[in-house]
Amino acid sequence: MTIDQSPTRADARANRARLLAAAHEVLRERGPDAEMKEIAERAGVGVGTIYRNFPTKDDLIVAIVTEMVDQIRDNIDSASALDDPIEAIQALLRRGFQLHEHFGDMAAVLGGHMPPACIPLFMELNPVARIAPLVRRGIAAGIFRADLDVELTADFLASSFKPSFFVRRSPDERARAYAGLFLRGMLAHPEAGPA
Amino acid sequence: MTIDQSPTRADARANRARLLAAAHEVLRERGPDAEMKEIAERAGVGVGTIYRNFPTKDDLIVAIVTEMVDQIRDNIDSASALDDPIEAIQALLRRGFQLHEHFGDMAAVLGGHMPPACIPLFMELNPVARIAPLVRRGIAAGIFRADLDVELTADFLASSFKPSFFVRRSPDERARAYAGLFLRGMLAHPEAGPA
Amino acid sequence: MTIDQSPTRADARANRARLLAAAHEVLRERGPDAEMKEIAERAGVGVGTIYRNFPTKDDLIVAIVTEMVDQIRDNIDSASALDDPIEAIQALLRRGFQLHEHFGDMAAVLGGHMPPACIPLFMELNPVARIAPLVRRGIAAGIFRADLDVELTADFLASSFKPSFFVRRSPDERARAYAGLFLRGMLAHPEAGPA
Amino acid sequence: MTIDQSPTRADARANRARLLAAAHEVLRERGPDAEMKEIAERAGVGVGTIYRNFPTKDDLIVAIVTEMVDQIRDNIDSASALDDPIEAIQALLRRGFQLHEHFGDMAAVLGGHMPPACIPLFMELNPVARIAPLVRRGIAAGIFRADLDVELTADFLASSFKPSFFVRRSPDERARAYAGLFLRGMLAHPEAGPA
DNA sequence: CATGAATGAGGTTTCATTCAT
DNA sequence: GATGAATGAAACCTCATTCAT
Repeated sequence: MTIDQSPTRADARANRARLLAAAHEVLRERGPDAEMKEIAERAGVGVGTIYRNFPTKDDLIVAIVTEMVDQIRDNIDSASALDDPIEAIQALLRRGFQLHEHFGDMAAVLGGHMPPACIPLFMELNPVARIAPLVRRGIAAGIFRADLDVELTADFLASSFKPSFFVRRSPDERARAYAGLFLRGMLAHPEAGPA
Repeated sequence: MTIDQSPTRADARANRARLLAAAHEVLRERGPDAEMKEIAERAGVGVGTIYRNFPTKDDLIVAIVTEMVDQIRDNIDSASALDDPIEAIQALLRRGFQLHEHFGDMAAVLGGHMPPACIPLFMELNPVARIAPLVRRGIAAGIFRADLDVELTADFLASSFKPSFFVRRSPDERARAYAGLFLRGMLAHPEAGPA
Repeated sequence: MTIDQSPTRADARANRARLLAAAHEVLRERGPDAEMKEIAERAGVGVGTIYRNFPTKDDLIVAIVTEMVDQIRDNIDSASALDDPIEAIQALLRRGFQLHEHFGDMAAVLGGHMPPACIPLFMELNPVARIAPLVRRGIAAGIFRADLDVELTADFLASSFKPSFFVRRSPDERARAYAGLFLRGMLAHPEAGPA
Repeated sequence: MTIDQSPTRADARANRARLLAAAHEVLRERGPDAEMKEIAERAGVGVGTIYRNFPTKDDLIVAIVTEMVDQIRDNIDSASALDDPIEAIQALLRRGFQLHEHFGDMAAVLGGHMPPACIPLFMELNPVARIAPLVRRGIAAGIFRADLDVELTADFLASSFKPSFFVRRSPDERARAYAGLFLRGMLAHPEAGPA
């Protein structure tokens, strides 16, 4: 009675989470034209309840994108914190494919209808600039090839967790195969590379 | 130098091409929710003219996707026709990025609103199955690593011409960098790889 | 070369007739929402040709209605010219059902979308006023019941050639049955009525 | 005196009734091309409310036709339940003209644009088959002429409540006059007919 | 505070009419 | 004069958003 003043507050937070989860699901399934009514049904509430939590459909989308951007940033940052550049790249890809599995191709989902408020989020995320130091560090350590185009390599890493056309494999399998392919291509001495 | 059947026909055929081009443009810019009115304005015709040529908005989209799928198939097939697997992969990527430049990320643009008629098109395209023989041939020739996961490698090649987050580079630059990265990763003897 | 100055004139008249016939057909089949394009196809001409002959869709409809109204008037007038009121009624009905067979239920076809120019046509036709004298004459001759409501009887005669719900019989059969029913009801001495 | 489930339901149900009434009115006035917007305005609601209650314009029309068909069936059935065939015919006509007054000439209004879903309604109504027994019963009782064409007579009864061209009289007046005309024609012994 | 019926702007589509060929 | 492709106003319908219950 002292710590949590109103039980309503907890309810409200739970509600918001349920809403975000439902919206996330429906947006993945139906794309950006998903109807608010279907999201409400999936969440087991009335449409009015969504509008109490998110004044606008765009606000709801922005909330999901924010969550995704936060996790992408966390992924890059915690991978960059690893000492070994090779392990860093492997971790980056592994978690990247997991995130892709979770969020689906949000960029695709929002194809053409990106709420304006999302743009600063991506600007601030700036995955290329955020990944580039990791690549440079590997070059400086003599582990990656010196002739890498750092920017394009970072861009490649940033955009590699993308949907595949037809193959259905787990994120980890895909991450391992990708690493085997282009991480090897990054190495200065491939013959001494990772298994 | 043969004369066209009727004078009107020439106009109409030109119109259809202008319409496809305009629709292509507007869809890339505005996504699948692009308005027919804007497409009509861009093409310099009235909306009715669109509907004379394409009974439905979806039909218009399908026409564009058909064009794209045809060119992707041509790209894979003519790359596969090259003798040298390395050159084949390079050609595949080079043209792939050009196509991506031209069509934008149509898959993303149509995110969530893929007209049903498009599904068989992609089913028939089946890029993974179409690219896999090229990879197998390279392995058999001892040029690619024997331990490649053929399916995932083909999938990777198929989905590599994808949008980048922020970097603006020409398709050819991107193709060269990509080849440098993962084509090298495919080689059985990277030290003897392509320049 | 002296009588018919321009052969075009004859062509044009034939064209106009073909157009009217085609419009008549299509209107009967498709109702008032029949498309000008379909009428043109049925007539074997382009839409432009219709518009050369009839500036407006309504004008085309008015032309058909005019034809119909003229024939209804002819029917009433020539039936009224017969000496025997009983024969007159029989003739009226017989031809009435034939006209109905030919024109279909134009009133129904135009349901709700009667071109304004048709109203004076029907005003001038005024079938009730035009039939009433025939009824009065029969009463005066002691052949029809003296207590007939002349106006309603005339109205009944005027509106009796109407579509049936389901029965498919020839106009003449229907006319004979109708006469057997209500003509008999009109007689002052039914036992001496028509077979 | 039982309380309605939810307060909203009462509103919604009232709305549906108001919508049907408004649609009925406007359709009678403007025909099948009446605009949904005008119906909405007449009912004092937004167009969306119509579409919440009737997914399609055709569904709205079908609802009205269903109501009409139900009442026509009720009319025939309850008239058929009367013992005296003469009274039965009189009742049939009286109510028939009332219904015609109420519904207008829906068949005509829908002329050419009958929603497909209405066809089974009329098939099932089958007024000729439904009225025929009444006629046969009167013949068997020696009240109606033995030489009546039962089918055409039933058809005549079914289609007699039709719009008049110009006369404006009350439904009851018209029913009385019609009965005087052709009911008399149906009798085996007209001289002993109804007052 | 939750609900879901109501709203109505805005999108897709149709079709009478025009006009270049 | 004939043709039919082009036009665009206007109709149907959808769905984000509001608000009475």
